Amino acid sequence: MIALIDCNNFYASCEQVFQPELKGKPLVVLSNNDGNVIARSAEAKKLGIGMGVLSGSVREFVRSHGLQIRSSNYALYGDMSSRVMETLEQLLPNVERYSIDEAFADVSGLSRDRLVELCQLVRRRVLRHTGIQVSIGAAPTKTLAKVANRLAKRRPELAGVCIGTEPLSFSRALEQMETGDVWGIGRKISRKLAEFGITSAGQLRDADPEWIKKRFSVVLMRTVLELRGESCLELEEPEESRKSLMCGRSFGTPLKELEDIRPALTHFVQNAAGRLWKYKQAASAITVYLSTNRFRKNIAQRSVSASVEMGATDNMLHLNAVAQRALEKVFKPGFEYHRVGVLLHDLVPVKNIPEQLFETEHKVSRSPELMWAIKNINSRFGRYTVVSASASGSSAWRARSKSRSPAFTTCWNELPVVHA
DNA sequence: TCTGGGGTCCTAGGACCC
DNA sequence: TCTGGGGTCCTAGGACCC
Repeated sequence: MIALIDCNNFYASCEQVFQPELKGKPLVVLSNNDGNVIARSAEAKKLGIGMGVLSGSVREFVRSHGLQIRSSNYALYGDMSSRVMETLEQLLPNVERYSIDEAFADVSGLSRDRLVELCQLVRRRVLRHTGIQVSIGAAPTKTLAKVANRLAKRRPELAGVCIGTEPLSFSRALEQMETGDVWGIGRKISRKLAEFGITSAGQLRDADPEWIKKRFSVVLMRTVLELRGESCLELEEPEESRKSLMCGRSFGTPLKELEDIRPALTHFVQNAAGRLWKYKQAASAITVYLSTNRFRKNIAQRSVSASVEMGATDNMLHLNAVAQRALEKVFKPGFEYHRVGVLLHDLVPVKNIPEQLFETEHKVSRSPELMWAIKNINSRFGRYTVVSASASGSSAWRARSKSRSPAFTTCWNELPVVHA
């Protein structure tokens, strides 16, 4: 049996934990640059505000229904996520952190009653530790656990926990579910399935797996088997083997000059390097991408990237130098650029970095002592205390973020104040 | 006005080899 | 007129997820 633990309206809930005045109110959280809606409280969903809609289109609700709006605050969400996950790990063996607000866990070998008890305990404990509500679905496979979780969320009488020990337990639910709502099936595939007359999850479960494999892919075949209760997707081992790492963002305002884009790229490289250190990995290849705003049809479009291979390194300054050269290579004047980013790939654990033939070069390209110093200074005095010189300069790239709440849990200066 | 950011996995097809 | 065939490796891009 596999359980899926999912935080309810995660970003909105994080905001509400530290701003209790938001509780019970319609609330939306906006994307980077305050562009569109990426999270909604239950009350906002009830108003009919869709996922991903433009922020401009919800302004009317501010006046008519007292809709509250917040810019996204990833420092807060990331930290709250760790707290939720740590609590789960205290109570459950083999927790797989699947996303910022979801985790799978192995809950085999328990009777149905014991399982219900355990799930309710998890819910209470997470709520007490973090203030976040979670829903839990448990079933013989990951895909069915997703279905169970959906039911746990939609049926109040289940009190947030839905357990289906047999594949057949889900028959009715699958018949009422569209294929596009099944985990792993997106727009394209559900449209193609419909061409063959398969529109419900129940029909998909009953399709011939071999035919599905031939017409679609082995991926979809696995989904069919999982819907039948045959497990094809195992719990994954924790971290270790992250393969790539990305950091990039769209600008607060279009940028035309190379020198205005550099500081942004430096910032992203630095951020990426920090995460590299955290997981004790090094990158053997780097890709820089640069693009204009594809939604603005009336301007000249350009979307380019450049990749460079190198000896595995986690040296921020070296990564930045390589990234800046790649940026120079792809930059061409005459465009209004809207986004830049860096992708570190071919990651290897630092302990596996092969010895270099020329030791001196190796030393220069890694300089662990220098990185250690930077890391320590920054963790003590603030994340961007020591930066590459190329980070200075124009900060025009910084995103608009009009209504960001404080970093309540990760910054001394922004801790909530309790009046006793 | 505003149009997210960070990932994974799989497949097709080209290059290359013998 | 004929113009191998089978294998591997790599990359780009598609599809999906939250």
